[in-house]
Amino acid sequence: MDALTINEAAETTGWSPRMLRYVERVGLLEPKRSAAGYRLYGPAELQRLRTLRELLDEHDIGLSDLAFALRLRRDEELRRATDAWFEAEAQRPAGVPSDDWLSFEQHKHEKLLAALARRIPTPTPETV
Amino acid sequence: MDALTINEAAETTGWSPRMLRYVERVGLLEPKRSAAGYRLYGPAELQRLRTLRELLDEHDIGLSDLAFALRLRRDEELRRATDAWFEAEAQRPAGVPSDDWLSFEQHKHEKLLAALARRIPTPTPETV
DNA sequence: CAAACCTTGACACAACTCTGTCAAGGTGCC
DNA sequence: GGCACCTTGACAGAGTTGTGTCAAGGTTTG
Repeated sequence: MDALTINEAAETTGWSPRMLRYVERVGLLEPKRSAAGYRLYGPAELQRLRTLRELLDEHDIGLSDLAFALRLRRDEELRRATDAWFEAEAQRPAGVPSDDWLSFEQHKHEKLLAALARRIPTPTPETV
Repeated sequence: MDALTINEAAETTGWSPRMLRYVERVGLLEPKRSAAGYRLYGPAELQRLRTLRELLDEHDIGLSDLAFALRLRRDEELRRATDAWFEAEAQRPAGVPSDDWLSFEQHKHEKLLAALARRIPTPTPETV
């Protein structure tokens, strides 16, 4: 059974046991548990933990940033709202009079929603 | 000319002048400047500021979260790296032996890159 | 059964986020 | 020219993130 307990996993990934629990707490990586509740890290989790460290170090980002990115992929409405906000860059077309601003925005939202609807609902890549 | 100075903008958007400067500092909204360096908020900026407050309040997120979302859309490499990490959910297909894990990952990266290349490089929605 | 693990919970502390306020100095306008 | 505004910079304080350490108690196994 190739699954390590938290201290062993810490050893081979460079994270501290404390941080492995923290990474789990912020929702980024939740290992399986033994019957008694021990955390069990498989090869996939170990690889992911190493990659995670690289990701954080190379781009100078924090766990909270990744946690937000996770929220973005999980919460459809949040993603729509933030996308809409960024899309509404302050480059309102010169020809559009101020009064039409709102309807202009509305139109943009419609386009965004249409684009979202076109996406595959959920890939669910079943274990082959 | 419909452009407000920082205190006026604060008045009509509900942000404090201090926070308007902070929002600018984290890169989320940079108003134009007068010749003397005064911040000038146009109608578009004012609307964006109100929408920003809504966005933060309704989803209980912070400016730093939005700042990271901005990094994600600006920094192609960062987006690729985070997407790749999330894509590599710990559901490694059972059939793949451990030794092939790395090449499996590599393959996934290739697919991701191909998907990215297929995208429109930059929408650049020219002023109609 | 005792040693060496594991669990959760808590205290602690540096660094950062968010927000206010105040100081020193430039700008606009009557 | 003076008052009301703007600028940047700094100090400050509450709250969050990231991290260590320690305590009280369950698990595994020689």
